[in-house]
Amino acid sequence: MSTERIEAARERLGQYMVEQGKKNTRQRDLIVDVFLEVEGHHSLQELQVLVRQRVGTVGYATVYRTMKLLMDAGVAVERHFGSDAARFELAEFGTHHDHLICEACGKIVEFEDPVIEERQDQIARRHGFQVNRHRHEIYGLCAGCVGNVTDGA
Amino acid sequence: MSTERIEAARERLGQYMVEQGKKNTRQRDLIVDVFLEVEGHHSLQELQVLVRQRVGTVGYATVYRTMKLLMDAGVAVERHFGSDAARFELAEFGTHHDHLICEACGKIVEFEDPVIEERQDQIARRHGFQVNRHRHEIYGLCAGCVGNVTDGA
DNA sequence: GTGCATGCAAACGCTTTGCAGTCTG
DNA sequence: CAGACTGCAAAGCGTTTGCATGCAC
Repeated sequence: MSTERIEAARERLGQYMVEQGKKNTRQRDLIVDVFLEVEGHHSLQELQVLVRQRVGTVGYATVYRTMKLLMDAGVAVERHFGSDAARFELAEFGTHHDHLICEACGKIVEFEDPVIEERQDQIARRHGFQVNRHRHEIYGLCAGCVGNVTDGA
Repeated sequence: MSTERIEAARERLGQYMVEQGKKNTRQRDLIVDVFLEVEGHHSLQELQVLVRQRVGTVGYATVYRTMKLLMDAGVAVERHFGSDAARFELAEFGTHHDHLICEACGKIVEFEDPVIEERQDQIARRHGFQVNRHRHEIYGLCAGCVGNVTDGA
């Protein structure tokens, strides 16, 4: 994860905390650190486990509320792949990307494509839509799983 | 909704029913009829309401299991927009489409674009992925809502 | 008749919240 | 100190399922 993105996130969060009169607590700081430092797209469960690897005591509700806070601050984004639990990732500052998801091993690769973005805008325009956001996910098998998937396993 | 698509769906379902030794019941037939005839993307709740407008007695579980059956038969597809309840739509036979969703009025417009499809395949290939399926949703405001959205309302 | 289908109600899994106690600023 | 924050436990909500009864074939 690029350090600049993390720094940008911390900065934005810091501002938000001040503006909203939020407080820094041991748990909150910890969850934020873990979220920012661990790459990927993690569920609340996973985040809680990761946090607990560092200290022993953080409630699920606190993780939940902290991620909500991060979303309000515009630092985190919630995603739903399949019908699993929500996953969180660092918000995009200016940039944008979509996802390739391996249905066998769960691997998630990010991609972005200006051609598709452009094309989308055209389509929306043609239908009189004003685009706010979009979501584009490609599901399949990653290179490592293509050959050796017994499905059942 | 084009009659051919409905017919194709009925045919496929019929075959599946026979193959699997499934039975036709009053409720099941009714749910299937409603699902096939009512356009759009409906939730189980909505489908149950629609069915009950025709007769008085169909349990939620039956709607649930019937839609599951339709999915197994390859006649229905489940979709999740936002974090709402699942919505069902008639499966695509050969074709494929994606969605434009109005965040103000809930209107859903279907679209398809070969350029995007092609581009997707390229991207997947580049990452060593074998594509199974994808999902592409564009959220925004439809023509009717662009001007007069008070947001709060 | 046999066996799938139905409907109710309860179980589930994730998400969200009330509340009493704790801690930050 | 006041007001936020935490953790637990319980409530919500949509989704699934067990079971006794009913119906299609």
